[in-house]
Amino acid sequence: MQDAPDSRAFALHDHAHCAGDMMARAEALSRDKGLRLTPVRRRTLEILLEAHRALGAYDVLNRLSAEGYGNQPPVAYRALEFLVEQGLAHRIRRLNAFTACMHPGEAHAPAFLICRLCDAVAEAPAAPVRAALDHAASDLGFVIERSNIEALGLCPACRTGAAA
Amino acid sequence: MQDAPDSRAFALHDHAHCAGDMMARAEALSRDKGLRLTPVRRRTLEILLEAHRALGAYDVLNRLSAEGYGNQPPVAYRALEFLVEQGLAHRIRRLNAFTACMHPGEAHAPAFLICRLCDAVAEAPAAPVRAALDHAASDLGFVIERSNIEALGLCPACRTGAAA
DNA sequence: TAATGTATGTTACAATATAACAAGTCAAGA
DNA sequence: TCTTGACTTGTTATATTGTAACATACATTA
Repeated sequence: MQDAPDSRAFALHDHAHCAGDMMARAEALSRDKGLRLTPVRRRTLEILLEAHRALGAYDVLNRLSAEGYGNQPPVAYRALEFLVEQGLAHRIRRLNAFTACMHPGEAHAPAFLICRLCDAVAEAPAAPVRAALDHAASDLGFVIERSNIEALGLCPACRTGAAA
Repeated sequence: MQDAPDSRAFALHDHAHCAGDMMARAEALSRDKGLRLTPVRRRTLEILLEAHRALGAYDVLNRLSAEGYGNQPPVAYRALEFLVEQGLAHRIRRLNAFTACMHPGEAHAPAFLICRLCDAVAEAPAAPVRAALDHAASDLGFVIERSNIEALGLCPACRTGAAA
């Protein structure tokens, strides 16, 4: 299921708090599922949360290596892959980038709204979208396992700015 | 708007005919819009239609260069970009690949169903999906200009095969 | 502690994509 | 006809993104 529209998506908010909250959720999730949220993985998630926007794998890698973690691509890719598999992060294919999940632990099929001016990425509630997609697929006898739903356009701030 | 579910998507069909039909539509579209469907562009579209599956830019490039067209990446990328912009082809970001559009000229927001076993790609009717996505976006004040809706899973043939 | 599974470090490279500029083509108006 | 301007193609070079493969280290448990 999906939350109600997330007012934080394109709005100011207490970011330090939301990041801390996400980390706490990630810890709890790892404990519950017996996963190993190792230093590299934890730090990678923190980096995504701190950036609060989509980061390329090499952006993440640069920050990791600046802090003494491995400085070769596989280090970043493996940590990011782990986070994505565990639902703690998402891959935005349109941007070749990754972003922290804002609803970890809740089953959800996110849709990403990408502003083409300010590059902000919002994770929109997409349960109805996913339902429509499942329906279209089942008409063709296709069974969906994973999906990427991404949209490019203008966020509220840039829309009013651009209209001026 | 969108066609009814396309029975050709995962089914056998008269491919030579459907490809010829698509080319005819592309020609008509180019005439109407005053576009220049040059040899490279035309041949690129034919290559996509002949392959009848998603091709990487370098796959397209190899075929183009084997036929005496330019053999440098920009040649393929430019032709593909042209086709995508004109709605004659689509980019499948999940696969870093391109596929011919099966409904050129009709405004549509396609969803792609990608079989993880046989790599078949079907273009599913997605008007309801797009409507749900627009609705979710407008709740956040976001205006969608373009979207990529891609799903990974099992096509009918591979599903029955895999279940055996 | 030995055995096993998992995670990380590292080298090397593969695959995908674009910037920048030169040269060619074409159509419309002077 | 000529030339001008917009567009298309050719080409060089390089940037960006992503993985294969193998060695090493760490953790858990028999």
